[in-house]
Amino acid sequence: MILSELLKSKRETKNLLLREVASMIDTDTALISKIEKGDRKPTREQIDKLAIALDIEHSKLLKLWLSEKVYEDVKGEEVAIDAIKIALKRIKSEEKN
Amino acid sequence: MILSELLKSKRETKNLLLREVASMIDTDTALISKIEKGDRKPTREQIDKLAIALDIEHSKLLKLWLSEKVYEDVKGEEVAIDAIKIALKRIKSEEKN
DNA sequence: TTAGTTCTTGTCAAATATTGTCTAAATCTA
DNA sequence: TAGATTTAGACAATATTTGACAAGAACTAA
Repeated sequence: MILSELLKSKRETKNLLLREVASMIDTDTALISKIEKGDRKPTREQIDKLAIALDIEHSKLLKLWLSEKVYEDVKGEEVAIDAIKIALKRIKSEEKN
Repeated sequence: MILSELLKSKRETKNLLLREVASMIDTDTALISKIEKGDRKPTREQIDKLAIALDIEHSKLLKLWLSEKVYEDVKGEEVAIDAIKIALKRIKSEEKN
């Protein structure tokens, strides 16, 4: 499940209008619409607010959001998988210390 | 081995001056110095040129460069590892198609 | 030491990219 | 159709990245 899909489906489950979510996020409906369509990425602050507004576990949303940044960095690259694995190793080796 | 270290050690192995590498990359020595110190990230074009100038396997350099973008995205995050893994799965599942 | 060179650092403007907002059009619903 | 909701386009405002310059620090050789 992609971030934009999750946000949209959660909003629908809760029967909220774009306008209602927008006001909780302090922005306008157009932006929320774009976020739900994947045309715009939410900022980190917006992620925080969205988690509250839509009652989604914050770390779950954050993971998705970060994973999409990672995905965007490497998508379409021959060496995408290798590159990700190198980063993963680095993170893991740092956590040990 | 981090990107900046690789670039510096390769340059030293080949006994090149910053100024020489800089001219091959069409920039000034200050930028190369910063890249070798990790203060600046090379652009993708610079990566391509550096691979040639320093005689480094291009895909190896590219992997390192991409992996550092990924690393920067998630470093310091609680959920860093999970986020990377999600991205990895997504890439992998796309490659199957 | 001094002169010459290599490397490093700081700063700043230019170039890029991202974001927020407005307007109007499209879509939906009753 | 009218009224509400959602979407799309355009563009200004912001933020980030980049390149270039200049001055300083570190090193070398005589």
